[in-house]
Amino acid sequence: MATVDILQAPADAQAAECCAPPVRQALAAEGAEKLARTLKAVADPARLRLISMVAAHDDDEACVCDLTEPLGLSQPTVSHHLKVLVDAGILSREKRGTWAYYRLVPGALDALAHSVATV
Amino acid sequence: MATVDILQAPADAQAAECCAPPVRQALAAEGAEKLARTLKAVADPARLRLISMVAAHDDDEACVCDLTEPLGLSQPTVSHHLKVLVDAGILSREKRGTWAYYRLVPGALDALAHSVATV
DNA sequence: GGGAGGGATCGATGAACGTCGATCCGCATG
DNA sequence: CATGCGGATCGACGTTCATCGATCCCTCCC
Repeated sequence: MATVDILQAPADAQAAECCAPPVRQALAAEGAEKLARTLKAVADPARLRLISMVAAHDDDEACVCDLTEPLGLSQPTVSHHLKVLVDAGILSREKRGTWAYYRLVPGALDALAHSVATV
Repeated sequence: MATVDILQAPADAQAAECCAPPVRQALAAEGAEKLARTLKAVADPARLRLISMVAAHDDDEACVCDLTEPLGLSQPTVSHHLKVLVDAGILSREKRGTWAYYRLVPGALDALAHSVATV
């Protein structure tokens, strides 16, 4: 399930307005847990490279067969990493015929980056 | 050792110019490893809350005694998390007399967020 | 100098994670 | 219908990590 949507409102206190709450509010335990879950999904060399390779691919989508060999990892491992990224809401999966195509969820990385910058 | 400085040049290819390389370059293995190391340091609920609490504290600095109790973790654990963040270049430590004060490294989180957004 | 308190380090323990081989599922083609 | 191939799932194994209690170091103050 996509967890990125939550990232745009890390602290409940500042969910109403856009920016600049009067006093910096410490991150609540619940928000920290959710943000950490998404960051953990990205905090892996193989998964970072997968994200990058999908983004750099033509038409912004790639199938597993394109990703296995340049990564130097086995097909089950790549499939596992992709599943983690999909569950985190970073990538989306679409199966067309024999192949499964992965692409970046628009805005997901930007939302995550914004959450990191405003922790 | 601070690893944040590297984050501003995730892919060696685009280190020379500022923005918009002609074709999106896939993240190299080495860059992915470094970025993942820094992200791993941040991808923990306790450490995210520590960062937030330090940032929200008066004068942007806090000593361990201020952080242990609201976090609900033991003093050695908090000390360990702070060390991880210092080693990652997110926080800086300064010992003044009896107490040790931690503060955010200026721009560290922004650099990390930028690296996430441009993977 | 001796006691007290803030913090860092050490060693152990249990849980989470990355990786793989083997297997299973689904779709396309002869 | 049988075969082949892309991909997901399963089970296992070794490593990493978060956490703690115990201990040690350092600074302050009596």
